[in-house]
Amino acid sequence: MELQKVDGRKARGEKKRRAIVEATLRVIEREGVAGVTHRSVAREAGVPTTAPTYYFATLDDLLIATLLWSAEELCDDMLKIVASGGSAREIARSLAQAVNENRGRTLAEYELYLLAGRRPELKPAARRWLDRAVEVVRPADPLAFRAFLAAIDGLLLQGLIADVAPNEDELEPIVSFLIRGRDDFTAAPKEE
Amino acid sequence: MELQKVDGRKARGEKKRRAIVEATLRVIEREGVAGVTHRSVAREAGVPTTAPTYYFATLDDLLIATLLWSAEELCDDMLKIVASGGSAREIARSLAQAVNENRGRTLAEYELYLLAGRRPELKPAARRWLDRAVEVVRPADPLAFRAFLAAIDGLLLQGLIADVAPNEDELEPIVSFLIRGRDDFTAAPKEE
DNA sequence: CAACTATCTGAACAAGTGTTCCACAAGTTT
DNA sequence: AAACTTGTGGAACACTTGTTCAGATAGTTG
Repeated sequence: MELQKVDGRKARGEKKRRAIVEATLRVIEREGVAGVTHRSVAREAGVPTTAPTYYFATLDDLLIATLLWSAEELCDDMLKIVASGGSAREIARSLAQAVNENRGRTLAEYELYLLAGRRPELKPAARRWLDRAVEVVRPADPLAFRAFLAAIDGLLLQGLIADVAPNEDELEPIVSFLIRGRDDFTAAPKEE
Repeated sequence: MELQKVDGRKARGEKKRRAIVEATLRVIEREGVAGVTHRSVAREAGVPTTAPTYYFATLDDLLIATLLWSAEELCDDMLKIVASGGSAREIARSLAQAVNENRGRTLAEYELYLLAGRRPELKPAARRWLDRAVEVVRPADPLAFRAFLAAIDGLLLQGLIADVAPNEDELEPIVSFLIRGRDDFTAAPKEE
């Protein structure tokens, strides 16, 4: 146990650091990347104005750290959609949830996409869920699967700009159509 | 011709107004919505700093005017993709162009999408091309067509965050897969 | 040419920004 | 307890932002 003695200061610091990142994500969900400033984040996190600067060299670092971190969660969410039990119903339900209850988070994800379009360093994080989906599902027909993944992004995106976000029942038949011939790519599923 | 006498001043004004909007779009393509300021737009358009404020009450108005205007062009681009001759090859070529040569413009479109997600007033403009596509193609199987449209958005978006943007040859088989059973929705095409 | 009007613009301002700096508090080690 | 490291936060800075405004300019009309 001698080596495991942790510095209480660093422990608290790391905790605060995480709190700041989480606050940043909340700001992004609520107001978009544009709303992220040292002050808005500090206010959201309940810390002094200079705290974010202390933990992150620059505002950009904070933004990138937040998006990289959120990408992990988003990856999980997306995999849950892609491999959620498998039935069209369940996939449709997950999609409906993403554009309704989790609207803010879904918007945040596409903020990440867009930023990745302009900042190469974010690209791997943005497309992580795509790579992981292929790894997990191991589709026999990669083409069909890529089309399916593309359609998911499209459905979410279009769901966000609809007058009223689509619900489970509206999405189900479309998903159903997309995974007709589902055996093509779920022939060799694989848990890891 | 008496009534048609135009005020030369107003004419020039309207021209300048358009020039400012076009400059704004260029800024968005290059740096994203975040890069749009009165000053950056003015610099791009080669007009004094206060010109944009003169023509648009607020910066937000300028941004919205630009996105609404660009939506028209984007709508045309998208329709060209959806109804480009019809072969998978041609659709794939249009898609490849969008994520390569026209990368900036495509990014701008998704900036519009994202902003529309947070500003209801932009929603109609953002999904205009979807509505128009349905009008023009008049698909017999709307479900299949909606899936196809969703996949297009997904392919473009994912093309933007790829390490190297996909080319025509990579996209063609995916598109091909998507429009197998194409007769389903192109049964009753319609020029307008 | 003079009166008028619409268009234009440079200077200026208040507000908000990222970031620096420094004194100090808290925790750890010797 | 003394020396140290790490975390903390308020004040202040240089800078950019959106917007205002008074006056200049240019086009139209009598």
